[in-house]
Amino acid sequence: MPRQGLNRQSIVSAAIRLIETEGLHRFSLRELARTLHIKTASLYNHIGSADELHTEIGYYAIARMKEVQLAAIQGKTGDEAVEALADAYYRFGKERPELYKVILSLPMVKNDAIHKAGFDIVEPIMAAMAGYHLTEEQMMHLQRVLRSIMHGFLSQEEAGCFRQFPVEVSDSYRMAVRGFLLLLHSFGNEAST
Amino acid sequence: MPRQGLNRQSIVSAAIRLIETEGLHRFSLRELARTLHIKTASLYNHIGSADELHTEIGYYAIARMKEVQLAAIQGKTGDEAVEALADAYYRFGKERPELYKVILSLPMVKNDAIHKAGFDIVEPIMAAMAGYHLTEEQMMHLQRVLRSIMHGFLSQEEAGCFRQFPVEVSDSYRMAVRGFLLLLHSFGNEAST
DNA sequence: CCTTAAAACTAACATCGTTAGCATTATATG
DNA sequence: CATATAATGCTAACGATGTTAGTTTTAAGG
Repeated sequence: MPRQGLNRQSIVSAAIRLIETEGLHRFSLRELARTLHIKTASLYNHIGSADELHTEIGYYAIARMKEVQLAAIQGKTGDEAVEALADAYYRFGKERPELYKVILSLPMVKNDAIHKAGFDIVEPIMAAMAGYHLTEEQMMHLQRVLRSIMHGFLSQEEAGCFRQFPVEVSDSYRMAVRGFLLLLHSFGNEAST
Repeated sequence: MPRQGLNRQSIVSAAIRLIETEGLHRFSLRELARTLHIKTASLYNHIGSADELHTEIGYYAIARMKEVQLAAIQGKTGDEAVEALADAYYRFGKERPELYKVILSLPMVKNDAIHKAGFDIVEPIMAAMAGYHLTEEQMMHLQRVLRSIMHGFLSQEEAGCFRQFPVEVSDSYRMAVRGFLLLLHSFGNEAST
């Protein structure tokens, strides 16, 4: 009741903090309101819906992801860049798992805005592949391939699918990335580093 | 009240039917009960919980998946087998998307039973790679790689991540599989078909 | 100071899964 | 065939979820 300086941004921030500490699965508007010493309904003065909040958090997550990836490939080209990118992607997923889950749970179809955010994920990948002289079309395909590998790997590991066998998970990942590099090299031009 | 011949199996079947027609996202015990002309609470005479039902449906889905994959690689070896497997995986995901989502949403960690079911996913993959003379350890890694590619691709496409660019999705998938084959070949021994 | 708009509140709703307790139906047993 | 018993259905209720409507309170501006 004493009224604090709440706004949309501070609520999004609080939500992110809550998700990263308590886990996405136990996040709810109730919990969020509780941490803000507010009743649940009061949240609706600042956000339109839980879905909208979710999307907003997704934007944040994608932005952080993009940041990390761009920093990773900074000054690198060719295989080195691709490996650094894949590494950064993996580390982000491991270091901020809950935030990564938010990205995964983002329905890319809905808004145009969210569709546009998808390009933020693509951009660093395209940049990493810039060294190889590929056609536009090849890059579009290859970007999908690399994303599939990285995302697929992380989400399966997260789901616990990789505990069946006692071999090092990071080795498997490196192998996956090596496969992608082989594919990249198979397109002729510029073998790189 | 007149009491029909309901049992655990028939309820699981009805749930699967409902999920495949209406979509997983709008499935609920209420809806399920409605289609069975029963009150929601009555379901608990046959199932332990919604989670248990979910798991049960997961078993079914994995079994169908395995079936399809084994049939696909039947009589094939080497690259041909791997390609057939990847193709079957993709088609299953497209033809029974809701059932595939059930597999994805299965928390592989929980039960031992569900952990065991994970091997049903691995088995056809191992079988497809049998032609290449790989060590046990290599197969464990490579199985993870292929699963990452297939699952990652399907789930990103499902999420709408691939609509950014106007290039054929199936071409991207074939390219991804080709990358995996290159990786496979890089382990020396037996180039196959 | 007093009006007004923003931000909090209370109360209610529908939906979700779930449990407890009661009624009924089918089945098996004497 | 009758009756005890277990299986299956029902109703009623809970707490949690997101959400809306209507009301009060706080802060800011004229």
